[in-house]
Amino acid sequence: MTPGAKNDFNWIPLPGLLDIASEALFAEFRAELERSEFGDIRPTHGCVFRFVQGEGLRLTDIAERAKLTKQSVGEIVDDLVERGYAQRIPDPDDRRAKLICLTERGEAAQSHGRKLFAKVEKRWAARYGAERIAALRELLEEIAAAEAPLAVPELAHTEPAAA
Amino acid sequence: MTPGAKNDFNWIPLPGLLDIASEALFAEFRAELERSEFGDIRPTHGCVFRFVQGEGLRLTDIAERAKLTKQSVGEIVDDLVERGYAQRIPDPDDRRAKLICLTERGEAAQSHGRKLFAKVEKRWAARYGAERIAALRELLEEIAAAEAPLAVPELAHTEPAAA
DNA sequence: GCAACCTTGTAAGGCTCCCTTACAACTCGG
DNA sequence: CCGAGTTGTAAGGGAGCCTTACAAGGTTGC
Repeated sequence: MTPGAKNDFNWIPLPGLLDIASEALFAEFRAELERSEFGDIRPTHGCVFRFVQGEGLRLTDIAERAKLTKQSVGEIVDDLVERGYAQRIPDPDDRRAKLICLTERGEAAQSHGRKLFAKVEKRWAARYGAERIAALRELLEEIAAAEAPLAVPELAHTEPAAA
Repeated sequence: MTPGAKNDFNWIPLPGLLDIASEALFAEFRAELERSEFGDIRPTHGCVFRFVQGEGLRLTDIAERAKLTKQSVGEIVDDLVERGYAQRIPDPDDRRAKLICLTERGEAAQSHGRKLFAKVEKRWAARYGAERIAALRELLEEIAAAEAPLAVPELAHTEPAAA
């Protein structure tokens, strides 16, 4: 193995490596989720569970943060409403809009999912080294803040409203 | 921000962070690839460019390493053949099988793609710290070897046949 | 040497997820 | 109150992948 061998066939592009890790990690998550009482939740539904919280969010906002069209998110929300995880509440401030928020069952699923993600991450910390996984997370959080700020709840406040 | 706040909404699951990084990185790659003379290559075609080399590979082998069905890979190869990037050569050892290998143009594209991936990775090394990106790669290579050995060329020698 | 069985690749059809185009209801600045 | 923009919906399509089914060629046991 010569040094700096970018043409070496054992060199795998970084996005490929990131995907392999993501898929392996996500597969562990999914396997456990499917065995739970929330087994009917599919990966697509994630865009709602990731961003919706408390009072609820408009379709437009979810779509923007998830980088999907409103129509796509609309279908996903329809599905989630049918399954009893989400609901649409008329926005009191704008009669066109509806606030999408979680039902009690939806919040239970969201909480369960987050705990599961944390659990799998801990498992990987034990497997590959707690410090290395911590450093991985730290770097990735920095990258996410720089490359996709809208996907980071903390940074998604486009409106300069104070309070 | 309380310590160990897994229920904090600013905590993003690790697979999500990995996906954000992968997509951002891959987007830079794609943007440059599309402007090149190989602009008609789509992400799906990657499963062929990633694994095919020299003498060629059977459809079955590509499918297994890419974790896709033979039919899916078959369609992708059809497309690549039409575009002049790949070709099917009858396997001399097995009249059922065909070895899928790259044309000259296909090899040029593969080489160009690999250089482009390396270039984008260097850009990120400058942006986020060369040592951190190196550590990231090291960890991810270890994870890939453990979680998806078939996707790692070096480890994909399933058959114990000696040289 | 041949029958039963296992590969290799192909064919046909379907599903999921997401997109584009088009629109009706509503809000808002002038 | 009227044009312009925004919010969500409807309808149709396409990319990418899967399942079922099969024909042609190999392999194994007896």
